[in-house]
Amino acid sequence: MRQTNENHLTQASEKHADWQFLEDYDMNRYDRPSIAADIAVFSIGRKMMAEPDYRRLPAKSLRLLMIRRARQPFCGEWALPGGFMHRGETIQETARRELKEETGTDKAYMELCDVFSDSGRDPRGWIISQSFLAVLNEDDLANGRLEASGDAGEARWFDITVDKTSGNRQERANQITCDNDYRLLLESDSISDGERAILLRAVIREHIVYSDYHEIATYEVVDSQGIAFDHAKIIVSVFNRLRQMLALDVRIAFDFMPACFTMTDFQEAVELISGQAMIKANFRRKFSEYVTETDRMIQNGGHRPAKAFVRNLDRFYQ
Amino acid sequence: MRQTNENHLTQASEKHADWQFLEDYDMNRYDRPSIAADIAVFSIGRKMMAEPDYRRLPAKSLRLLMIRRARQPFCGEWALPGGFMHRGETIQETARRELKEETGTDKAYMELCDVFSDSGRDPRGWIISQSFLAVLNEDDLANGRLEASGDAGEARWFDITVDKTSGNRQERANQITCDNDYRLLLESDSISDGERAILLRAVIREHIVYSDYHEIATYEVVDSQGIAFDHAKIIVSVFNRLRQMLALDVRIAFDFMPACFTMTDFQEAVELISGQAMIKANFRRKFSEYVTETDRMIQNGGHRPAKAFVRNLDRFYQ
DNA sequence: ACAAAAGTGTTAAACTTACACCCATGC
DNA sequence: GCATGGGTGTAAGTTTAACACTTTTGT
Repeated sequence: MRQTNENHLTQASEKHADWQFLEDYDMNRYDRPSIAADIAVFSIGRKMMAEPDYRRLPAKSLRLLMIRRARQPFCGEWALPGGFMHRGETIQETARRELKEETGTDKAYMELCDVFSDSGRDPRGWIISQSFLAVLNEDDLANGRLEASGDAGEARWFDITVDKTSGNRQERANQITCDNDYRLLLESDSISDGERAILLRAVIREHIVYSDYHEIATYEVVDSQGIAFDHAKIIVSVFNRLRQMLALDVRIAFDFMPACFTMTDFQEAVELISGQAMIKANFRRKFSEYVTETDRMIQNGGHRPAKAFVRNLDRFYQ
Repeated sequence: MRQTNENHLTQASEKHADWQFLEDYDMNRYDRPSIAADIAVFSIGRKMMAEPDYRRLPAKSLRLLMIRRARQPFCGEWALPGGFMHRGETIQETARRELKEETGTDKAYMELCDVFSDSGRDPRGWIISQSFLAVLNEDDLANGRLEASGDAGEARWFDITVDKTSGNRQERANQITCDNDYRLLLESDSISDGERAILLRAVIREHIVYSDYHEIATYEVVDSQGIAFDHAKIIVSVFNRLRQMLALDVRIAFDFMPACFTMTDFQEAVELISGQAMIKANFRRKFSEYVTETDRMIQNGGHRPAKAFVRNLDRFYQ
């Protein structure tokens, strides 16, 4: 007992010269769960055009990284990148290690979002998932091995679409209930090398109870086609978080951008994430404080070249 | 092996008729942590005035609930309410169960904030803490057994103050570093029954690294007097979250309010949480949409009685 | 020439901010 | 009367939102 704990001594515990208390607490008396980090990695990708136009800019899309499972359970289905927490690392370190393993880079914005701990969410046993949001920009994407090695391997980018398909609201004495259905669509065209297109879909129900002046939201997987575990639910949850973050602070949009970009690039990123179009003149005025003009120009096709901008770091730190 | 897993079968796993895959994954092969929920419970309390004035309204303060530890480690020091996750419950259910055990009520706004998983954060072994923010309002506080039983027991409210004492910023090639020191003060006057006042203090350092266009913030306990484990760090982290939430959406302030309140009550709540004073006329205009006037009046002292307001639930659900 | 994108100007409406002022109450 | 909080009005400044217009490029 005493020995098993001794290898975990730290500065925090040095003040407890008397180790008697350890006998009060037997770590093995209780059942313990496994902890996993599941990461929703987003990026913005260019879409291939069926009929290329020398004038037109390539269309872009918001993409999510998924991994095809090579073993049971859910063998052959697609899951979020992730893995189990090891002793001696924090859950954030777990997430970064897994991201590096799957993408070849760990230079990404990354943030813990939520915890999924329903019993029965994983058929292998008691496994708790800590969900992360990660954002890869074009530069880091190119340096990673994902884009480089074009192998028809396990990892693949999917265009993501989340639509609210229905919402109804019920009022009863002092209690308001709200059910919202979201349709999640993941599409991988993969025109290259004759790979076939893949379409994953799911329906997630958001159940909000508002009573006694506080609200509780829960998510439920109504239908999941080709998406492993409860990951469809995690995806929608992290995606909603991303949208919410953007609405409160544009800075998250810069994590999708390379070091050097045009204002149109930047506006497209914000529009793709938020799902809302903005008026160009207003957009530039509103966010001009976040960027610095350079003397470089970026030529994109049969039209006027655009000024290149970089982040204005002074504005990023208040 | 097969048997041990069979009791965790769920609807999600029914589609896997073939249980062979379980042999690939042995849950006991890996070391697993214990999971705890630690809850920062906030409320607003009235302060006793030394020299009562028939005119003046009682001063108020933002308070945090702490529990005195009755056993090692950190015996006698103060810790956040909380406890270990049991099998079969979600971490949210753990938090609500613990809240009910400590306060007698589970009617509280409650939200998961962050995860603290540094190895060595708990001398008992590998223990991960999921931190929660909880808010109790005056009505639910009165119904709970905390306020009712005035026993000099384990639980106690502390006035909380968090100040930024210093901040410095360094710029080097493509990397900006920022260190902020926060001083946390927890004061319990407890004029009643001749209990003695208690003062807990801590210094927390926030370390922000901003490089390659994304920022990483880490917290460190520099000094902790009377506060158990790394809870000083958790308190500052949840407190910052509460402030941030309020800045983005006032609705969190309503979770501090009873069903019926005056606009001055409400403004005081917002000011206590944000730490910033507002001009009365502007405050009322800005937040009038969230409240509904009633025909009741609230008489508070030697001055004009105030209109009583209730929440405008229509506005709460967009 | 012309289509596509780059970039700027003008205006009304909405919201924020600061300040000034009057009202009702208990002692 | 008077201190204290309750409650409203007004005007300047800022931000948002919609729309119209000019510029530059490759074919």
